[in-house]
Amino acid sequence: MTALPPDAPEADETHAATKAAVFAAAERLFALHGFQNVSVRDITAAAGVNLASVNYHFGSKDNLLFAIFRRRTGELNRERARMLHEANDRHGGKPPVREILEALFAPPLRWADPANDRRISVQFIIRARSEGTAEMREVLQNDVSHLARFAEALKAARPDLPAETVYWRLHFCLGMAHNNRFVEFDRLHHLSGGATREGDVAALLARMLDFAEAGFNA
Amino acid sequence: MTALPPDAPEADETHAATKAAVFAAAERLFALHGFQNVSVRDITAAAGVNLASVNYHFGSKDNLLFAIFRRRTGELNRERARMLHEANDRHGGKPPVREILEALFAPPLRWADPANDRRISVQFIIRARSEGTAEMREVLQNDVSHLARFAEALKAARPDLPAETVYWRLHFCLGMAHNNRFVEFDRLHHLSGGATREGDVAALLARMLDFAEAGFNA
DNA sequence: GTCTATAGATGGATAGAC
DNA sequence: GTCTATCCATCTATAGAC
Repeated sequence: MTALPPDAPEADETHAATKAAVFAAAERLFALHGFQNVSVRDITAAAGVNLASVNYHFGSKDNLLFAIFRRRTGELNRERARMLHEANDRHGGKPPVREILEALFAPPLRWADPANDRRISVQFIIRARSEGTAEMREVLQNDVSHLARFAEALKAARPDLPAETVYWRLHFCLGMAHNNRFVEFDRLHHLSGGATREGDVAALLARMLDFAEAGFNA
Repeated sequence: MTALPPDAPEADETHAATKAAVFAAAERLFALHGFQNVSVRDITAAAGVNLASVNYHFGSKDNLLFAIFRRRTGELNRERARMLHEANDRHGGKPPVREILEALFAPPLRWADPANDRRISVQFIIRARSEGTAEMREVLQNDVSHLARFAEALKAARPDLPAETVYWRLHFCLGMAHNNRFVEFDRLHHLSGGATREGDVAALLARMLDFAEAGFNA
């Protein structure tokens, strides 16, 4: 078998145990320490592979970050879209605000469950949003189609609200979702004297929905 | 006059036009491009001073970041504390939820006004929250006294709510506030087809308060 | 205080053996 | 495909002239 070109589709992972190890180590280190604070040497050392692996399998460090970003955001957006679709089905195409917001909040929270091995992926995505490369920011900028479906659903659920108001409130909800980083959880835990338990994601989801639903229906 | 040691108090700025230029250029570049993406060379070039200025006036690049961070967060926290104090005075020590949240939201929004030259400082602070050094994260972690006053005020305004609920809802409000980055505004502007105008900070404050007050009173 | 020159360290990428 | 050795760019920090 010939060598895999750097831009081979991810499906072709015949001999790519190394590639997977690099992917996993990079995602974890990026999520924990930030993109610029992790070197290719850190990644290959953590993955137990040689230094050249990153460039062989991904072309460059930037490409590696972008590959992780694309896969994880794709998975997250699909999961959100599926939940929104299911909510549509349950309510004849006009689900209530709370179920729309649940489709927005639940997937990243489920991933963030301490028992879920995707826990680190949420942290990666959130970090990538603010520290990503220009290439990634452009993707985020242009790919609003995923959010547009949520905006449409919310406008349909609240036709009495001006569209501008719906957009702003969606923005507030996204702010709530993006603030669920380890660092912020720890700070809250410290502030509350240990009263807040981040491990219970089901309870956190309910809290977020209570807050956001009331805010949306103001 | 002798040379200013790197850790001289900021008050002593007799000959420190250079120091101020470095400070301003660094804050702007950090806010726009992120800490790790800006080199000392970028800063000194933008400030029109020589390369050694950063180390002479601030000791190191890390110290420079920390100095900016400390000053701006100090200013912001003082402004928030002052507004909370005024709300207390207006209501005999028990202000309603909306006025407490206004003390939390209004200062960074006022700064973010396009007509305000502090506009860049808000972006710097928000960025520093997620990209800061370990030293800064420790400060954020330990200095929750500023937030504790808001938590106490909110608990007093809503004694019927469990304290845990108040802390989580404060966390949600902070998420709303921290999401007000240029990048997110642009994305929202794109999503809404231009319907959202970020320039009108008074209107945005009202929108945030409507949403958060309703969420808090759920 | 300001500047140039450079030390010293690190990082991304690649050549070439196997 | 994997690995080592290394090139080369870039960065922070500092020494030392003025």
